[in-house]
Amino acid sequence: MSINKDDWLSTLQVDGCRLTSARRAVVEALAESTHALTPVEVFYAARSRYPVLGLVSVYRTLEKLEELGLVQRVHHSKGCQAFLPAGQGHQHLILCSRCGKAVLFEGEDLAALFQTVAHQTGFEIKEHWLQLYGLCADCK
Amino acid sequence: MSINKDDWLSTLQVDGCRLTSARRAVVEALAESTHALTPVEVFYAARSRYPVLGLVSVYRTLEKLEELGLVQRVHHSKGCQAFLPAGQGHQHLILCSRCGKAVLFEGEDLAALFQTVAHQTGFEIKEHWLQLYGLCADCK
DNA sequence: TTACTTGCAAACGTTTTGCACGATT
DNA sequence: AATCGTGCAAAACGTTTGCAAGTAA
Repeated sequence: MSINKDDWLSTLQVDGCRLTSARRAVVEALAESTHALTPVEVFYAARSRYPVLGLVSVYRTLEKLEELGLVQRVHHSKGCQAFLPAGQGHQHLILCSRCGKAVLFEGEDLAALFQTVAHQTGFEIKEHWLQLYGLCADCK
Repeated sequence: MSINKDDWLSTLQVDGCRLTSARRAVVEALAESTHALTPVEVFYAARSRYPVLGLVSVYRTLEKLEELGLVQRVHHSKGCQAFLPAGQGHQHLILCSRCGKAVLFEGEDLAALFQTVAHQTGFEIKEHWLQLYGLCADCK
């Protein structure tokens, strides 16, 4: 379940990116986190490893990581600016409303639901997005 | 399925709000829309009815309408700033990726899924959020 | 050596706040 | 008449862009 930062770094490299201190710091901060982090939170976390880091590099690295499917956005009621390491394959998120801990779970087969909805609405369904909220084992 | 703007206005009134031209214009613009609208889009739509309207009133009215559960935020990959009339009871959204049309569908029973996930993750599930994307009947 | 990447500063778009005037009740 | 709500202007915020200097390959 844990993220291997070296995998991220080599994915970046394969994509033609150079491995810089700024990128390493951002990747490490994100890959270690069990909570969704906003750009500014990533900035502070990464800055403790690499104090010269600028916020702009955080934005640019996040953009690249999202493009490569290594991080995903987490949606909250008020905004969608937080990022989390993305899982492999089709996974969904469950978030603790109290401590913010995020856990991925395997994408269940929702095909039956989709078929019903497609029939009901006339839509051809392409994508779906499911997030659960609750209390984690430690918080309940 | 259509929204009755008078219901919205009386809900506002019951909540202690005054019925002003600004609020009427915002409510009408939103209640008529089949697409999710950003604050600025609401502003332009409502301004055609009430040209003196200020953008600030749109923000303040949206905030109140969201608080009263009359509108809901729509989440897209890049942000969550668009609003749509909220449905009654437990409903989910399906959005057309091409024209943006939004349709609500009845919340299916996802209890079985939740139980599996709860068991798997140790979470106590409180809320869930499901949005589908695809092509509507007209666009496909 | 070359091209990519960086941090800084400034620009930008969105959302919020302070305030005096105006409107609703 | 008493509040509540408004529009304006300005501030605050998060994010993006232009650029010269620095760094990885």
